[in-house]
Amino acid sequence: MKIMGSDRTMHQLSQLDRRLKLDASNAPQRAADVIREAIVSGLLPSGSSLKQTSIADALQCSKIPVREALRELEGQGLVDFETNRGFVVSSTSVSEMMESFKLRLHLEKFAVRESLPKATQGDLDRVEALIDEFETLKDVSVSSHWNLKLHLAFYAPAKMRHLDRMIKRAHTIAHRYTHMYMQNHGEGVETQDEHRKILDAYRQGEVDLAVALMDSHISVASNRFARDLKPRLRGVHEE
Amino acid sequence: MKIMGSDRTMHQLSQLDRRLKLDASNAPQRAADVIREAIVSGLLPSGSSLKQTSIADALQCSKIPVREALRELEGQGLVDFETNRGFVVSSTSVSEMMESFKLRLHLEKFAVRESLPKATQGDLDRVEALIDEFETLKDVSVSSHWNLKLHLAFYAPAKMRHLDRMIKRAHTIAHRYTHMYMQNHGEGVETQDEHRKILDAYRQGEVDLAVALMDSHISVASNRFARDLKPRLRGVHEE
DNA sequence: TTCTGTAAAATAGTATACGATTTGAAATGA
DNA sequence: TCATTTCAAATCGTATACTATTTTACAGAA
Repeated sequence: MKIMGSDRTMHQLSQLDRRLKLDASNAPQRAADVIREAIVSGLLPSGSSLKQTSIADALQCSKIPVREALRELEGQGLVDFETNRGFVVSSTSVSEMMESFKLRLHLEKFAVRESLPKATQGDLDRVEALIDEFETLKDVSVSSHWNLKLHLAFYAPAKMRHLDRMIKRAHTIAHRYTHMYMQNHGEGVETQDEHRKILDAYRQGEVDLAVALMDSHISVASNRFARDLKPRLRGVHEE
Repeated sequence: MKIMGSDRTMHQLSQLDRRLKLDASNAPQRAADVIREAIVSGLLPSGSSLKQTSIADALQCSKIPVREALRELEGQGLVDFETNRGFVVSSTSVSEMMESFKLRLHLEKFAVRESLPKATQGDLDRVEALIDEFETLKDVSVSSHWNLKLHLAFYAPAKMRHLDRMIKRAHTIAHRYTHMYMQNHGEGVETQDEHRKILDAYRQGEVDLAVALMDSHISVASNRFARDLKPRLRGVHEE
């Protein structure tokens, strides 16, 4: 079976573009953001072949910035590329889901260890402000972006840009799966409670406690997603 | 001070291209490989501005594949990009060196834990064959590529493509620094001894031992590099 | 029917060309 | 001298156009 980006899909991509309201002065970055969002949200399901001209038309630009965007997404593991055959949305699988959850957990526990000892009062006040802001904000459609932003704020004192990037990527991959869950169960009420407990551990300088809290914060959610999604993903086409 | 890719440098880039003998049918991939090698080897030092037309001339292609290559390298953290200002080789620093060493260590210890329990007899025979092949081969100019290949062979049973990619990237970043060390001290004699001990631990199913061996295998080398390079990197322009 | 082979259509890849932006250097004024 | 303005050169960003490759559709043979 071949899945192709239909006219309908491309129209929705164009709508998504308008919705995201990104900086128009940077076509490749904008295209990457739109296509990434489309893949993560399931608008472009795994196996979809990404026709450069269709996407270019939808985003009102030429193929060149589209190709650059697709290269970027290839580097993030969201699309596969083959010379002269083009780009295809990478396949989902139970094993990739489990990998992304494990990676996230492992990288973030490491990030807690690296960041906590270096966190200043000011760093932690910034995190707290973010939690407060997050709590008043009720727009669940962006909750996962906020969640990532908050987690990265915890790790910022480590000043490890490569680690940050890896965490970001693990989140993006994982989000392809958590998004499926959300669609069935509605967006979960965000557990700012847990974030505050982790912040407390940071303030007390309790590394092991903070790591343990982050561990359960991430693991509990991951296990819930995994339990629900494993049966749904099995039997689906895997490469 | 501004560093610019001189004609001389571009000529060397062109030579590097010929030396690497990459698949000519894939210009963007080829360009990325050449430029990556040039950055890691120090031919293009940090701060060098990467003029698209110069590189295109050196690699005998147009700007389009060059831009795609540079986007890829941006994703790997080797170049920085700013709209309308182009691409610049990312800066080196003691902190980035330490980060890359820590990341490598942390990711690879995790990879040992994930791969060892799943490794079959066949998997390990393949690793052993690689060690043997590696030992006879005396071409030190490719030793770091071989080393990475061998390490990834250990982790292959885990079948975690994203983890593999992250390890690869951490190696590449780290290699910018280890390469500096090599230039002063000559290429170190590769310690196949340690690889064989790790392989033994894999064969015995001794996870904790394998992790400990991998830890010291990586840490000892990292510490040696760090001790030597820290003084040399300090005072150098950092962003 | 099923299997070719072949021609047409679709798509990928990229060199070229050109407007837009930034940079560098000379000219001017303080 | 030093700062500021101006203009030319360098460079970037990408739409367009063209070639190369792949895919599709179809005709005829087995």
